[in-house]
Amino acid sequence: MTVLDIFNALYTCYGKQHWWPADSPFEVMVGAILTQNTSWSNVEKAIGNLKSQNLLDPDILSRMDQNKLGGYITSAGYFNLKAKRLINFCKWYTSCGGYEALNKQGTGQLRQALLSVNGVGEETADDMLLYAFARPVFVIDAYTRRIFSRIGLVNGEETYQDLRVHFEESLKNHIKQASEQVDTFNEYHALIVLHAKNICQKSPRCESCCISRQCLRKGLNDTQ
DNA sequence: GTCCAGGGTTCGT
DNA sequence: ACGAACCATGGA
Repeated sequence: MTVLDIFNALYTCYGKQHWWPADSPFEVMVGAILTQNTSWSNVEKAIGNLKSQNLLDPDILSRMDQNKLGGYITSAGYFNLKAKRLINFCKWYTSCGGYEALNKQGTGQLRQALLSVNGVGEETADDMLLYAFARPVFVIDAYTRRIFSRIGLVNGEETYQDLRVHFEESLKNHIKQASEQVDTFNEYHALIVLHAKNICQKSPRCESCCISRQCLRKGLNDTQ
């Protein structure tokens, strides 16, 4: 049972997920901040409000009043905090010269730059690197740590960076093309979130949150 | 009514 | 380096 086996099982079971649902890289980044510790359905309403008001633009958001912006994103929760983070992020984004300028940086350098922005932590930065900048970065979240420690592929005590590098290296051994790495990391994180959602919502405290369930037997039989 | 969601920061120890 | 409180809405 390897990291690649699990991916193949999940992909066979659920199919392609087409993440990140957004019309532009900038929309991905806004969504990454808004979805912090928040369900995506609540974020969609907030982004819909911004779009309908033609506010989904870095120059506009960077100059918006915090309370006014909070009124458009209440559904995403933590609206005071997230309004501040969005404005702060957009000020940084525009001052850096926007997407084209940022995309000229190497992945490691761009990660450090994103992490330096208040309100952008490790997972949010990697969401942006993978889904907005198409860099071969594996996003780690609480689901990944929980599911894979139950399988026994990790012990669960690793730091975020240790886990990210471990998943990236295990998959890069089998996938040489950078563009295919991006595609695989893209689908893998989406599949983990989907699978955890399917299992955890039916089971208190996620006690049965393990990958080997009947919904995956078909995929696992193909790869074992 | 309780629990959790596609986390991060700040402030203790 | 690690833990805990804080942020706040909406669906199950």
